[in-house]
Amino acid sequence: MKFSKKTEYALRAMIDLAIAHEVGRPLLGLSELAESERLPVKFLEQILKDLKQGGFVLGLRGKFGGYQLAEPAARIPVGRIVRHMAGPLAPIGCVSQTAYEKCSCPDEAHCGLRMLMLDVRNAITGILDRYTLADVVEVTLRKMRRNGVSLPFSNKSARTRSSPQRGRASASDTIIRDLLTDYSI
Amino acid sequence: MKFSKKTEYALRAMIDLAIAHEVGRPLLGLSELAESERLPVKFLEQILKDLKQGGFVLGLRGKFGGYQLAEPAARIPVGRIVRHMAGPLAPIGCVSQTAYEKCSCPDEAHCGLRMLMLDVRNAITGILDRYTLADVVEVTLRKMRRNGVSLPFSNKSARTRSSPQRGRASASDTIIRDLLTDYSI
DNA sequence: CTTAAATCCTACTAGATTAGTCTGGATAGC
DNA sequence: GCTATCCAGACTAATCTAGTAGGATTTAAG
Repeated sequence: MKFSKKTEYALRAMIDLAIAHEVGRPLLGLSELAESERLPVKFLEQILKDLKQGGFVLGLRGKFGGYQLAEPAARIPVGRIVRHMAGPLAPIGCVSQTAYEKCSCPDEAHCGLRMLMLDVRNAITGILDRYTLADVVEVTLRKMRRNGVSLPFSNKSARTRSSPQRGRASASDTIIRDLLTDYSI
Repeated sequence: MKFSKKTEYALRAMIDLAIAHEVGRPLLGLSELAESERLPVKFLEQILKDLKQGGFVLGLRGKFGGYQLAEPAARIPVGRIVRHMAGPLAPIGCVSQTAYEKCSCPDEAHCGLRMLMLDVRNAITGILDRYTLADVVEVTLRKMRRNGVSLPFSNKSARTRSSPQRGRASASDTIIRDLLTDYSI
């Protein structure tokens, strides 16, 4: 049930881009991103290309180029990224809502495995489709501030060509607030 | 996030064995099992071997041989089977309780992805570690009876060498009752 | 003792996926 | 024109996937 590294790195990159945007740096260079997450540069480049083709990020070429989110973080549920990188979230094909596949069992209506796995699927999508990048960023930044950790992407020499768009759209989706507040990590 | 066919087939085989046991047929032949679930016989054989090595089933050789559960179904949580066949349930290594792996990110304590995936992991294990084969069987049989479907493995010519052990241990773990009762499949 | 029915065991395979690396081209700023 | 950056594709070694094939061994029955 583990994600591939590609999927994991894609998520980390997207979260980083969202954090950077929130902190006033909408554009991040590939090497900056790779360094921040400590990922192999060329592999990450491949992943960013994939994310670009999926419409998740925009790439700006040339000197002082980089990547930025193609949409506001609040409109990107994590599940959308996962589905793009890893395919359907359901553990078996016959419980997938977005990519149903008939299974070989003789009677789907009375299949115990199916009933159980439908539960699992719903648990997974209930989290990944509800929480957006903005939610993840909010929780992360709050925790960092509370613990006095210096925020990433803040005091580095801000590069030019940053679209001036700032100020988040008033936390529309804050179900997460009570859930993720106090994880003891 | 999909299971491999091997994992899926293993689960279906285990559930079938548990149902058969509940219905008075503790021992199932490989071909019988394969036919019931409509799986490739030789592939299933490999899987049963794997399950045997994991201590989940016992194999009886020779004529009228077959496979049976090595433990009572109520003592086999589904998650144990999945972990044996597919490895850890956690979507990323750094949130696995049973197979933790340090990740390359600079600060695990303030990693938004980690917090989110811990949620996912807990949702998955909360289901798969709580529900046993016996729970799955109970739900399946109840639904079959309610819908007037004929039970599998019932009126076939019972083969010899069946351990006479019958009568289940009074449904110890029935949290599932309210959850899985009325899925509209 | 022989045979049939079954599990047990090992090896093999074609194709896909994984986790990357390498090389070069296009573009934008100075 | 130089340089930093993204863009695009090919390449690879290792592993995984979903099986298939063939024979050895064990047991029940005639």
